[in-house]
Amino acid sequence: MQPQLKLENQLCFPLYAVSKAVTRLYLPYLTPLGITYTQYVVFLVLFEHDGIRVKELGKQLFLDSGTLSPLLEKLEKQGYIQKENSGDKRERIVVLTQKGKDMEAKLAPIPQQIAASLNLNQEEAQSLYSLCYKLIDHLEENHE
Amino acid sequence: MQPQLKLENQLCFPLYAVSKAVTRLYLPYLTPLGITYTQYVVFLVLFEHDGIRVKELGKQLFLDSGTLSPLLEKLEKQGYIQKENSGDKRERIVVLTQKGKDMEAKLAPIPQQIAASLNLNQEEAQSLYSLCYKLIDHLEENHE
DNA sequence: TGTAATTAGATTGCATACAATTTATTTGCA
DNA sequence: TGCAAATAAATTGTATGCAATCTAATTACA
Repeated sequence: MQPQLKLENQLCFPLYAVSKAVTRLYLPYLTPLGITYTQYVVFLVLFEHDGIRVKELGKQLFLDSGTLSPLLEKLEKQGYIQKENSGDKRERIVVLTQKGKDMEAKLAPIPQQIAASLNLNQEEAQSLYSLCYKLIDHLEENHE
Repeated sequence: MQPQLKLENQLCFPLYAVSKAVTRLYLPYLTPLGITYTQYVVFLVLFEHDGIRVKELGKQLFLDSGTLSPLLEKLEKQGYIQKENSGDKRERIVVLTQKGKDMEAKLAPIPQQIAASLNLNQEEAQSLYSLCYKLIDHLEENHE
């Protein structure tokens, strides 16, 4: 067969596979809390930017309203967030409830536990991180 | 807020984001051919291992039958593959039709075009590749 | 100022992902 | 040999992801 088509010669596949594998690592920590990985990263953004617009939330996470609308509805139904109006009536502001804010302490121990279960040293993790962001910055730049 | 919870301090997020961004790169090439990214990687495995068992296909791609069964059914309906019985009647063998084999020539130019649109040099791509597989091998080892 | 173009968010439709369950078959071993 | 345990694939149910469309509201500008 054409060697350039071999799975092992394509960068896309390890990126796809590692993303799924790392996401799966979070499940044992998130499932007991009743949230998913995507909901987890939404929480992370909200801890940093409470009162963010849905649009801006999507920009930070590279997700559109097709993904965020139903996800936020679930978080609202579970009492973690509320959606409020802003001056511009097209926009909705996402605000953490007290129950949502309480999630921060519950999620705080997770990153260290995840990092401990990866077999990368500090230098390797930094290198992987930088390479990913180099790609992301380049690719997202041409995307909007 | 707790600094370890910042999105920018977590390796998981760039992996998640870059995987989505790179997958999106394939769309302009795959959509005209009427296939998705996941179907693309299934084709790649089949070009290398025609007549593979569904189980083994899933092992190579880190996908289970819940994902593969409906996906293979679509490919069969489109005439790209056939599912045949093996000696063990629990197993199904996935075989490319001529139409499926013809796909190889159509997909062959894609990897080079993708590689050209990434802003990584050979060394960086190799480094990213190796780090991903180091993680994958470690994580999948504890998974089965 | 009035209307066309733009924008934010919701909705729709389709294709994954994946855990859990089900069904048919095969294996292992008492 | 007979039956419990294990296995492969399909099915079910839930949650993304994202393109395309829709609706309401705001902007821009002739």
